Amino acid sequence: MQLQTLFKEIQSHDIRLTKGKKAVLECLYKAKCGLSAQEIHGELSDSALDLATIYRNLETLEKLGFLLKTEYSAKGAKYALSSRKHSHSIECVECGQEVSLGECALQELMKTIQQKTGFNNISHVVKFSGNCPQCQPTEKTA
Amino acid sequence: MQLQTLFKEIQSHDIRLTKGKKAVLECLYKAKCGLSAQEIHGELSDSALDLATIYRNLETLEKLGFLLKTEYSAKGAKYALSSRKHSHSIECVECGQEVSLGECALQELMKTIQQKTGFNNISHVVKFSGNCPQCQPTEKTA
DNA sequence: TTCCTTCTTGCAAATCATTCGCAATAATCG
DNA sequence: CGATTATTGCGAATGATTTGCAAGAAGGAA
Repeated sequence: MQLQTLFKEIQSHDIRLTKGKKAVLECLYKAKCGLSAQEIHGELSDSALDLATIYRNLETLEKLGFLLKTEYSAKGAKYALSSRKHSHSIECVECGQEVSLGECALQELMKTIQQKTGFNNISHVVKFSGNCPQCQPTEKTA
Repeated sequence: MQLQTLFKEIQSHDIRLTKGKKAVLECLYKAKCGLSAQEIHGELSDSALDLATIYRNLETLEKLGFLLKTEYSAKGAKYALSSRKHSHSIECVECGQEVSLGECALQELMKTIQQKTGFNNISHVVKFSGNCPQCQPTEKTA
């Protein structure tokens, strides 16, 4: 989906299409993966959007369904455009490197949960972590 | 697994089996679901274990593999005994009620990730949320 | 058991992400 | 263009989690 299309859809709701929302959406649009509020703030160093404003916009856009909170990391919650396939990542507990896991593999599970619980508008936030190939502890054979 | 067995296993590592670790483990042993540091602190009101100590013990026990961080909630990260099947829950974004989803359905996915990425000792933290049956917004048919 | 060494604890202060209050600003609509 | 009301920036407040440090308790040695 094009950025302009997103902008138009937003205006059809009763909220204003502000510089702040445009900046946040544009930033996530360009991003290859989920971004945290801090990371977005960093990307936007030029437009100098206040961090609190970014948080507020993320919340608004998430409630309207334009964004998805995809995972927690050391740097906080990450968001991604919901109009796009998202992915999760796995982080090494030793060296901190993050590896993307490709397209989210939880869609089936989400449907099952919806059917079983009766909840709707279900979203999921997932965080995987472990030892990456370079940081695996030598087996202590007791 | 029995609590005493857990205690013995801990002593086989090079850490001390203290009142604090016993209390945290016992608390999680009795619990039916994951508990946050705050919740454990509440349960232990009698033994008056300091919150900082609980956090430190949770971290230690997690690193040793006795505990699993299972999910984030409004009250913070939740932990459960790793020697036991754990579950995740879904929380209503409106009323806040939490519903358990039963035994964790991510085991297969974990194996796949391990094979694909080469990471090991993988753990996952999952949070589902949505609108519970009582809090579903009426469809605004445009 | 007693002593020693080292891991743990309690307490208070420090972090960090995120949220809030409020006055100044800017979208949108007529 | 001018009024109305959502939005922003800024600073302060929260709340979970962490950290520094001195006092206290495990576990081993004597």
